[in-house]
Amino acid sequence: MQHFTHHSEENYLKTLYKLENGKVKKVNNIALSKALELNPATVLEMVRKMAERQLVELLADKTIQLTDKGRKKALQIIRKHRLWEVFLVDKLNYKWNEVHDLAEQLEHIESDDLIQRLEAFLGFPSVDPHGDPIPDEHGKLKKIKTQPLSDAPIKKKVTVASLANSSNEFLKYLDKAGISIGDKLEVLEVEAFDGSMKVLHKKSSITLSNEAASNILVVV
Amino acid sequence: MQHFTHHSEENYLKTLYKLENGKVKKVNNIALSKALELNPATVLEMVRKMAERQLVELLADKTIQLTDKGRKKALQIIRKHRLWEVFLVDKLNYKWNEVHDLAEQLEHIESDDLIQRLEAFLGFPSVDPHGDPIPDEHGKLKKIKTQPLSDAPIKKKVTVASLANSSNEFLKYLDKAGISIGDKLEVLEVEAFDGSMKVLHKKSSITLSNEAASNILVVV
DNA sequence: TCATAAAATTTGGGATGCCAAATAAAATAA
DNA sequence: TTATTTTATTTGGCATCCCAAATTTTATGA
Ligand SMILES: [Mn+2]
Ligand SMILES: [Mn+2]
Ligand SMILES: [Mn+2]
Ligand SMILES: [Mn+2]
Repeated sequence: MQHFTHHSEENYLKTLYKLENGKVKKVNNIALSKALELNPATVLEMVRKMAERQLVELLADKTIQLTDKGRKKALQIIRKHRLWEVFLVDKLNYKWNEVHDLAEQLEHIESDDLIQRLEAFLGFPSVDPHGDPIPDEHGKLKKIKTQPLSDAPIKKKVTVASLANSSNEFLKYLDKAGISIGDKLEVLEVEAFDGSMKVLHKKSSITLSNEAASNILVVV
Repeated sequence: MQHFTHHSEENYLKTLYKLENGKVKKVNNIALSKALELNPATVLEMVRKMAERQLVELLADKTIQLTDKGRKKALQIIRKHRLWEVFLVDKLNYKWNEVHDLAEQLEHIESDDLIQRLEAFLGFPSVDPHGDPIPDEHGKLKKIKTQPLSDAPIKKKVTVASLANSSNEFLKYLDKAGISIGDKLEVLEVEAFDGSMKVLHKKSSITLSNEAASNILVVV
């Protein structure tokens, strides 16, 4: 009856992947500890075990780096996480800001077959409810070239593709503003003073702070 | 990032519930150990912890008994297990003999809200794919009065309601025979020698051993 | 360079769950 | 009633993850 082994390891892999593909390329023990909200001693111990299992490498300069094997595993977890998020939103009518914690649990269910069937049941979605791409069964991930709305050309129709920040607060903020993935926007005017902008959205003009606009990723 | 605490405890509760409501009412350490496929030392240790948590009682004669609190928890796990089984069969097209191990994992996902939504999504099923009733959110379980097909009246139309044995072997056997939950049967003739019987099923006569017939539970 | 701050590492524990082997107690059979 | 078997319990360990509190190493800035 016992399974769920190395459950924790999966969280390390996923977090490491996200850090490596985020702003900082070099991930040290402190950064990983903070991201995982765990004690550095704990993380160091685990990273060493994962190095033995060939999932990460500990470089000479103390950088913790995913191996190909580790990256592949990380992408499988991310795939599962995002597919479950689609399930929760599309089938169980959760809102996009409510699904993260549940997906954190569901992503650890062990079965490749289950996830293939789930993917088919959901109609092979290409992105999750937050606009993040879903890796295929081989871990291949198609990256969409997006730019922050704050950098978008003026008077050009753009489409909301994903978010630079998926915090609960920001998701709720966007909900209140009525903005969701796939929406069309058009920057009407940028305020030189604070970078805030007037944007055309569903035929009405709304004002977004620079902070908000820089976290909305769009494709032209 | 959760750690599925007391994940194991849930398996103990469920197994204990099933034993208490099975053939033997008195469950001792050996019986529970065998059912869980764990070492008796392990089980004794855990049972003591669960007694501290008021989930079980250790009677003077060494019987291990669920408390009301423990039974309630057990029924919640069973509810989750069975709802996930319905999901797997109805939505992901699994066969009834393929879902058990997956449900063993899914039943531990922690969220009351999720399970309420799943139940609604599935259309409030009353039984799981094996004909076993699904407890309601309060743990109430409506028992269906069934009898083994081997005890059914002759020449009377009966309906397959559930199974006394849900082993993979038996499920596959029934699949081959084309028998599933909800099917109508009629005992045509019982062989006095070995208790085997000729049964009318979907307009054709089939022969079932006494062993098979006694594991098929029907309602008249 | 030298003091200080930050990061890495070591050490000693803790909780949850699990096992094997030894022993004690109870039940059963001869 | 004894001998044998079964069941219960104790003991010492192991694996996985986690923490706090040193201590050591490394980086940084004055
Ligand atoms: Mn998420
Ligand atoms: Mn997401
Ligand atoms: Mn089952
Ligand atoms: Mn079932």
